[in-house]
Amino acid sequence: MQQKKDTSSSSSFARDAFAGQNTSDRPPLVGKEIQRLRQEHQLTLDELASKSGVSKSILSQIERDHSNPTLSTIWRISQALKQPLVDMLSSGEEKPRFEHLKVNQTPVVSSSDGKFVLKILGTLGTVSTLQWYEFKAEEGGILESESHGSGSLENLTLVSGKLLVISGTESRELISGETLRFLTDSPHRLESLGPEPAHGFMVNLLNNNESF
Amino acid sequence: MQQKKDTSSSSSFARDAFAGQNTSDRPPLVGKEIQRLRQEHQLTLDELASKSGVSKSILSQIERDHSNPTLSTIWRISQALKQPLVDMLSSGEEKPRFEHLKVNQTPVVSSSDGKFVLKILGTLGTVSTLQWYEFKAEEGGILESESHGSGSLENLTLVSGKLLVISGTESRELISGETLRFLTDSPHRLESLGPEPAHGFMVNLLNNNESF
DNA sequence: AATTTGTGTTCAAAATAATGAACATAAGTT
DNA sequence: AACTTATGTTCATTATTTTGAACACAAATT
Repeated sequence: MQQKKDTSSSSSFARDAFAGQNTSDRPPLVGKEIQRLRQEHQLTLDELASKSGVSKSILSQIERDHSNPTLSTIWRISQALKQPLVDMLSSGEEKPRFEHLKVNQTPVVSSSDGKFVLKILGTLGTVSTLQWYEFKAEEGGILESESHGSGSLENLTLVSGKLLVISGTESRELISGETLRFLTDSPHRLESLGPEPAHGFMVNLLNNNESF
Repeated sequence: MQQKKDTSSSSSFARDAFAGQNTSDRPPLVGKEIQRLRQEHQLTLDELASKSGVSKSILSQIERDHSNPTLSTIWRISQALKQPLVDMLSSGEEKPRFEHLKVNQTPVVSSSDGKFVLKILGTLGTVSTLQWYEFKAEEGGILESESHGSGSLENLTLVSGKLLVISGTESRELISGETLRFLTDSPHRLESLGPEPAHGFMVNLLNNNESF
């Protein structure tokens, strides 16, 4: 036992447990976020404790970042607060810098027969984190893309026409006016179905640290 | 003391620790994902242990879901594997692959006279950093906005029609097919000019917190 | 085949996260 | 003011994670 328990006050997890670590990169401090969510839900520590099954004492410590919660503990809290676990953590994580991103993950756009036309309207971030397009595709036009990296999102809005979207093993059919948001961490494919040309708008978020 | 420690073999976290819980909703089992990533990086347990600072024995147990890792432990592993912590966790979580918004589910905002209609297609960011829209405005339709905060950007693409954009003291006229990007750190206004209705897309980067 | 080397698993000990009860403090009531 | 109530913090104890060393096993080498 090389570390005596600090009995007079809290054990100061934030100071002690991570003291020897890279100061710039620490585990996300979820305390404030959890507290914010709890108060937003108008719950007391007691109430959250009974809802989540996590003892109120440890809740108190976690909120003050005096404890290093277990995965199951964070999970149970996130469940009680109806908050995706991932969101709770990412708020503590460094916010997405729109600047840094791996280069080699630039989406490969293959408009094979020219039936599918993609107009790049803009990009954001120096290495491109975000891109948006307008597309037009006559019947049978197909756009195939490689994975954009884990966590990448594609947001499609169809203004007119009919569009078949296949991502991984799943597929959806979009009709005029509908919006589809889907993960693009695997190869995916758009195909214009209807007799009238498909026309729409697409916003792509490429993989960075942003969670969803 | 309601649970005796199993000294002869592993403590079988997956069986014991969650046995009493809702079976349909469990904390994400990160084991397989971590193992996959480690092997993808061609690392042995020893190597990952030294890279991450997490002991190899606990790595072994975590990979087999025999332990309920601590936040700091998962964090250190994710750092060593250069994987956003969030991705590692969400892989275990089932996240909907598609989010399909039917026509009537797309939030719509319109000006008081109903001549300018804005369809909110999506938003991104915890505090709402990014939003994109489709808009349609008949002749004379006007959309007035307050400042979005210093450094905020608006990106307009006009598919059809004619649009007058006024931001601060400057103004521009957009015609079909053109794109305009401008700062929205002051009140601004869009006005549909042409006889034919203006139709286009808009991507807004809002500046909530820090500098940009 | 015997030895070494590499890799993952298990063991006993140590560190620490989680619990429930007791405590502190502030806000309302009588 | 004294008493209750509501809420969060601390304490002592228990349950678990984490660690480093020992172990098991397979693959490669001699």
